[in-house]
Amino acid sequence: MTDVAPARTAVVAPGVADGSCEALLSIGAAAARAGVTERSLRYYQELGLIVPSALTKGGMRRYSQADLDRVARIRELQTVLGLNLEEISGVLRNEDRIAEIKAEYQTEGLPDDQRRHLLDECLTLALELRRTVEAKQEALNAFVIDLDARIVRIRSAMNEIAGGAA
Amino acid sequence: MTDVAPARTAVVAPGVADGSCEALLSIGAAAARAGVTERSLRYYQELGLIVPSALTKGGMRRYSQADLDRVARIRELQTVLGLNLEEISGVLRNEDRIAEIKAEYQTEGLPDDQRRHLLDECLTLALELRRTVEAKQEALNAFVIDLDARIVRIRSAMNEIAGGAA
DNA sequence: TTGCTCCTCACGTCACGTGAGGTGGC
DNA sequence: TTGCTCCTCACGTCACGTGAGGTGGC
Repeated sequence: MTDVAPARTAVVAPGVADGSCEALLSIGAAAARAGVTERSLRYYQELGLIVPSALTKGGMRRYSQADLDRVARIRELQTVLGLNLEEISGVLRNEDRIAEIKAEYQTEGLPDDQRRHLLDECLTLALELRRTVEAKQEALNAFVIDLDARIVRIRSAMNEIAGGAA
Repeated sequence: MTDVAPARTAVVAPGVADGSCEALLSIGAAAARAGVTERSLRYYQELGLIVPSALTKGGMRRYSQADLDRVARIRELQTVLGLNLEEISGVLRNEDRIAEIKAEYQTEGLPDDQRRHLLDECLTLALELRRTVEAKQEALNAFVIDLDARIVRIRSAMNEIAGGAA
């Protein structure tokens, strides 16, 4: 319950000084929500992977839902794909680029060949990531096939005993 | 070619002084074969995960094929399942135990209830590992589904342009 | 003897963990 | 003011990477 307490102090949004009153979380609350430590959030920031959406006048970090989504993405790329933070930085830069492209894409009067080029860039990055994932899946499938074979052997040995004892 | 050069020096097999003349590899050759560094092999030994099958009189490590298989298993558990070396140590101990059980299992006159107990132990360990693997698979599947959705969106955007331009 | 590989320290790195000591807002 | 959370160093840890300096067998 205490972890949902939003910032009650004045918040200075750096960059975009928008008036949206989305609930911003303190680092403790954000870490709890994201399932990471405060240290990790500070470390990701040190490496430039995330920047809290706002800072209080006292210099305290405030995190938005978008920040939490980004942290979740970092953790997913770490645990599911086994990427290191430098590789993750690359993936995030790509995904940020895609978001930019989408914005650019909306602009009127952008020539079709430029749109095509932007989309092509997105597609290349996405397909590259997909190959990494596929390799992981294949390795896991091979592992589970081997493991299942072991399990079958154990079970049949148990059945033999049961049959012999009956 | 140089990495297949077996030990030409006298080899002292600690423990079992068997006369089998299986080709034993130096640490450099073994590391190259296993796709790891010499440092990793020494570190795994430091942690008790592997012990080279033999040492030369001069104190040089000699690795058997079984040693290489064990290293491959360590790497698989690291990269595919994302386990740390302490967890891997546990899995390896379990698998060594299963090998022991198989040996014990062969002994004549072992009562059936003891055999059943040993098999039960194996099965529990194998099923536990399987649950870990399943969780990994599910995470990967979710990841790839999401990624594919993105790819589809990019492709349909490209088709729209092509249609508009045609 | 010359080359190459091996040996053991031992310090560096990555992704944090874990206090130390101090500040800030209800 | 008291509690709690936040802040920034800064050292520790895990799984190695990377030399430093020396030994060993063809």
